[in-house]
Amino acid sequence: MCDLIVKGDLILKRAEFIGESIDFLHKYTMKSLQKTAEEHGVTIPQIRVIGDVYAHKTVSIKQLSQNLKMTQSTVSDIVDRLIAKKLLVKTPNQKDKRLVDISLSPRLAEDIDESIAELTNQSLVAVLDLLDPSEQEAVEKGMKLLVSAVKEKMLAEGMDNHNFIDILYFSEKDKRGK
Amino acid sequence: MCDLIVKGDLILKRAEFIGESIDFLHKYTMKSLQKTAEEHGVTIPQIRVIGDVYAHKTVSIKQLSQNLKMTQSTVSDIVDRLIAKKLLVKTPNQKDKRLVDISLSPRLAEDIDESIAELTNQSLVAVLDLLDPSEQEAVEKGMKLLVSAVKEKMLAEGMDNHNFIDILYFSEKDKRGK
DNA sequence: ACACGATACATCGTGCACGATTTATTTTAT
DNA sequence: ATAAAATAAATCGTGCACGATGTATCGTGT
Repeated sequence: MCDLIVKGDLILKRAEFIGESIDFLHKYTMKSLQKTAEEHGVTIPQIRVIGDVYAHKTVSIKQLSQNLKMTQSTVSDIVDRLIAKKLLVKTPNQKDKRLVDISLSPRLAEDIDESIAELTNQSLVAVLDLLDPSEQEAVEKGMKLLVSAVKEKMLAEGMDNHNFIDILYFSEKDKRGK
Repeated sequence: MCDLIVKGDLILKRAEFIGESIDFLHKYTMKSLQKTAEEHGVTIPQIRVIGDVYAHKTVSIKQLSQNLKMTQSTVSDIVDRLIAKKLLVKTPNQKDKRLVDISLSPRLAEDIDESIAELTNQSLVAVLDLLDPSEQEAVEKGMKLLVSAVKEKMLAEGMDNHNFIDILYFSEKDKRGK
């Protein structure tokens, strides 16, 4: 009402902006990848799964869910659809019959295009290219700060972070003991 | 393999890190809000809708979809569920019979808790509080850079941004002319 | 007055995403 | 060796999210 603004208000505005930004960036990356993906007749999550199977040659549902940070049920669903599309095959593991070995279908293993496996952040590369190095560093620095603050809070409030928080720990140069 | 790293590789690493960060932050904000939300027996998108209805007293589906950056069908679904929960009511607009007036149900309008409408980025405020002002600024700066780069790219490739890109234009101090 | 395009909303189909539960198998503790 | 705990997948139910399509209603142009 008057132009005396409390300190809390600034933080609130910042939080709002950052919240919207996260949402915006998330939607953008999804939408952007989606176009590339659907040229191949698949979706983004499907490409991510394929990429991980490709990288590991053979994986279990559990491993996929850890690598891609999705629940097992989600992964299970996606894998099913990819099998229906004849892009993946599922064979029971001999060592441990609870496990299931997921691998590329012979057909896909041939013309894997190499690109399909790694186009995951194709669009973000192009975006970063629009910024000069110092700006890119500013972006990265901001992200790191925010992410580490979020992780701190998650730990503080004991947020169940089973296979969730452990993602970005490598990005820092220092990876000294937990 | 050797430690001579091409420039492109750095950008690629950055893109990967930023991509994962966006995903991480998105999941975190979702998860974090969800806890607060489900204490009230609703979901995050539902709270967002309620918040917007509360703020505008009466809105159409179209308006909601613009404010919340969701498609009309998504909003329509959510509103339906909220009506089923007796939290919203729907009355046909008299001026224009194509429109539908969405408003809070009398019951909800009473104990609207005031908090429920504005807890949207509650958790991010707490996160920012863990950073000192200069760090917060760094985060904000990084976000702004990234967001504006993304917007630039979207415009460049004529990405259909009907009610999608216009979001974060206000965050800057300059808001001159539409 | 009437046809035509635009608009607002609802509906349908698909896929993602998660939690909860179930089933089969392995591991462990006794 | 057997019961009990633990683990890996699958399955079910719910909700979000979107595009495509259908259905009224409104506005215009002629």
